[in-house]
Amino acid sequence: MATMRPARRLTLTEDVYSSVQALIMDHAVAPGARINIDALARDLEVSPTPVREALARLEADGLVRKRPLAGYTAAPLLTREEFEELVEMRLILEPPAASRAAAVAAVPGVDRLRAEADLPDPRPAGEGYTGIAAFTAQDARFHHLLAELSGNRMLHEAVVRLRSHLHLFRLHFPPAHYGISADEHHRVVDAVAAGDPDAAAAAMRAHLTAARERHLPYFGRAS
Amino acid sequence: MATMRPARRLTLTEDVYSSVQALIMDHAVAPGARINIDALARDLEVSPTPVREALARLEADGLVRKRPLAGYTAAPLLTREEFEELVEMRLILEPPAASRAAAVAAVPGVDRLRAEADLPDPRPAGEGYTGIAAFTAQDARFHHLLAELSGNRMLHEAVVRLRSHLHLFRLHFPPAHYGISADEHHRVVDAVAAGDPDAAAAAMRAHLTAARERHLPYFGRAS
DNA sequence: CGATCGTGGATCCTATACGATTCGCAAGCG
DNA sequence: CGCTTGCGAATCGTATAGGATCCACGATCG
Repeated sequence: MATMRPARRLTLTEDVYSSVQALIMDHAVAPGARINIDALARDLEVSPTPVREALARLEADGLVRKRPLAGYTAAPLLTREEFEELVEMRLILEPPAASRAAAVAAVPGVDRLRAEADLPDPRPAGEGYTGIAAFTAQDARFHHLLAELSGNRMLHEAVVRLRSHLHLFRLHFPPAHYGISADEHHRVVDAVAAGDPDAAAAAMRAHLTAARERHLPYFGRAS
Repeated sequence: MATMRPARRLTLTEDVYSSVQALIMDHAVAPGARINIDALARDLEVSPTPVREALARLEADGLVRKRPLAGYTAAPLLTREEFEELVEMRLILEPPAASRAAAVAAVPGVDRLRAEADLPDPRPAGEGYTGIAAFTAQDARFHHLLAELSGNRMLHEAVVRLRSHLHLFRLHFPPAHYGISADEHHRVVDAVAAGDPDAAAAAMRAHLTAARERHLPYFGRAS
């Protein structure tokens, strides 16, 4: 009963990777803020090497930027233009994903999807944070699961890689519209369950377009 | 005129990253083969730290796999199933990219694209290697440039990230079909130059579908 | 003769120390 | 008073050393 350290998966690097990702999610590091490798290593109680390794992966993911000989910084927030590009990208990827998921139509997968969409409104009462985080996480799970059900691993990976929800989460927190979004999710699920590819793609397009309209006003200079 | 080292960009890590990528391209490391960090560091005459950092990035790119406490290995070749997924993915991404490029239709961009497509058949005579590599690189540049001309940075990045050509290059080398592929490229260019989004998307779909048929027989167990 | 266990080698993973480069701030000049 | 210039601190990048873990080979027991 010597080495009984609690967490510490197989590699420290993996741990650090998750930790930093969480730090960005929780706004512990502001967008654009510098990330000090040594300080981070001290806080996490590891040596700088695994921190460096984790940051290299995060850079490939686009979550941090690296200026040579100047250090790492947290990725900046999405500009309005980039947000438009993100929506366009999701409109390219996710309707085909929904379409293929409907074509494959494996029953247990559809059940999991419906279960995700059926989750009760996570909004507690008037909480600002936890409710939003839970909703965002649920929304992310729904979209990721649907992409997985498409049966195309590369498509799934591409959707996950966009990190749409991470970006949106960092942007702002529209406290309403939860129910509306859930309704739109259900329409997608119904089309997938019915095995109707075209309807599934259309429902997803409608959802993404509507979500775009819901988020746009929060960008200051509205259209 | 003291420090006049030739290569060595701003960071060693970037250098190592490119080097390892080239090693995989050139079949210097077989797919699935183990990659020894220390040996690689010795060969490149750097310390293991930047090698480790570069490998972390390459892992995020999917070019190498990391088994905890067991070392890195080069990514395995595409299976037939994964090849089909790759084609499906390209059919999702690249026709919309061509469509948008046609809609934007910036003249200098189109000129660059046509120049890329106009390059003479790089096949020397009966060479097995260099001609193929040059053709593959040219084909990659064409597709990447087209994605860039779409104006959507995320779409561009997604196309590049697929590394379709790297995978194809590692798979086999169909020594023919060069002229056919070039013709199909020209049809795409013409549609983009004409500012016809639908035609551009259709031409790209035709190209990808035809390329799929050209590559499929090389997979052994044909359909 | 086959399977299991112990040992040796190699490798990865982590920690620490040193040099190179950049950025911030204050002093000096125009 | 504003701009430039030089210095200093902080930080990154790199190299090296030590501890822990896993894989392979050979010996031993059933």
